[in-house]
Amino acid sequence: MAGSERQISDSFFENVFAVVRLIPYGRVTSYGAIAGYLGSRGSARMVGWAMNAAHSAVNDIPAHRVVNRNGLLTGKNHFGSPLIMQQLLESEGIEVANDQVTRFEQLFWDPTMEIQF
DNA sequence: GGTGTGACCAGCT
DNA sequence: AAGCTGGCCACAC
Repeated sequence: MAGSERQISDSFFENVFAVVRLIPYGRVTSYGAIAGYLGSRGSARMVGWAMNAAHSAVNDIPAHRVVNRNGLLTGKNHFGSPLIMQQLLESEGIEVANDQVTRFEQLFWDPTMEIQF
């Protein structure tokens, strides 16, 4: 069936993965931004839930580039070790202080603004 | 098949 | 000003 809207995948989950994979190197985004891009602001929780499945996903999901609205590394505990997420971010040149991304607004990558159909 | 929870966000008290 | 509840959708028991 020809969908009028460009749906990347059949599942909300894979939609999240697609957006996260599109996050450029050295950039970060928030759960709410991804959820809002998909059309549901309140589905922000689902984005985090999808990240949980990202661990099982075969594809490399840069989940460390996804932080909460405050730029805080809320999901650091789900990387196996709470230090991995910060190290990955620092490895990309992103400064992290106190489990928080510095210059978050500068590094913030909004899919709604950057991705254009 | 209903209930609860979850890496969130925003509004109300 | 700060704390809490509601809301959203999907998965586990």
